[in-house]
Amino acid sequence: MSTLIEEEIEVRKGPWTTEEDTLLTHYIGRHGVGPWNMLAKCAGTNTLINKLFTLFFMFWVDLPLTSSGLKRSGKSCRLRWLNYLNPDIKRGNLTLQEQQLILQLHSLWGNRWSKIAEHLPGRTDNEIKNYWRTRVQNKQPSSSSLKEMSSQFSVPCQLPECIVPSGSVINISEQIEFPQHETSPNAYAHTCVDNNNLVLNGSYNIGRSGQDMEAFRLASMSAVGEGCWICNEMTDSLWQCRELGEMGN
DNA sequence: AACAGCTACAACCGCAGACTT
DNA sequence: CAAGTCTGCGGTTGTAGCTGT
Repeated sequence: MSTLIEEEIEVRKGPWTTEEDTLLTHYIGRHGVGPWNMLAKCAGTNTLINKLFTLFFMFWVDLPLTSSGLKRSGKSCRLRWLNYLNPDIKRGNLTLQEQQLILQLHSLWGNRWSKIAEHLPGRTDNEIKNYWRTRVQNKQPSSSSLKEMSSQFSVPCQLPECIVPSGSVINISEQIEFPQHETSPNAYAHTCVDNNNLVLNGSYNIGRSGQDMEAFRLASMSAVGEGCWICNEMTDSLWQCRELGEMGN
């Protein structure tokens, strides 16, 4: 037998249920985002006052009083909203332009995912982080000979202006910071700012990590026009080298 | 069909900075 | 000014689904 007061504090973890999503969406629809801890205080605690507060809260958001309520931490609520429930979130795969933009901005700022996400409307920092880790960082050339060979290259390239999918030009002239190499020490992109538009104008130093190779590949795909320092033959040769190296394993 | 390995994604955790008391 | 709280960020983990053997 348990009373309201005797119930243990339980904060749910793991996948969110439809009911929880509904509750959170209702709340935010009415009151806007945050304060996140208010949600946590409304549900999941064990005092009588808080239980009454929970009942009041659920009445307030027009949910049936029989609902079990949210028993999530404020952080969990915030994360769920920002990464999943927010209607502004764009679904589906990243476009080629978005992938190029991520690579360009990552070469500038390193693992500043939230900062990168600011320039990709509808994409979350979590999504970008996952993209980088699963599709860029993990694609490492494993052949030692290839690594040795690839380390010889320092390929200059000029990347086009950063254009976000909506077509507007990014203005980050006031946010330029020099690259942080602690997380991708071999990827360099020198920058210059022209008419407040970001122009990457430097080199990718193709080093010993797969992320650099991937960065190089995508960067070379985006290097178009007269300012391109990379010829297609060179790009193809490098990727043939990589494929050969992988076949050799 | 069964299993193992891989991939993509959702979610949690710890930390740090901002803010409040 | 110190302590406590809140919020946001980046790293990491867990797992469902897919693919190859």
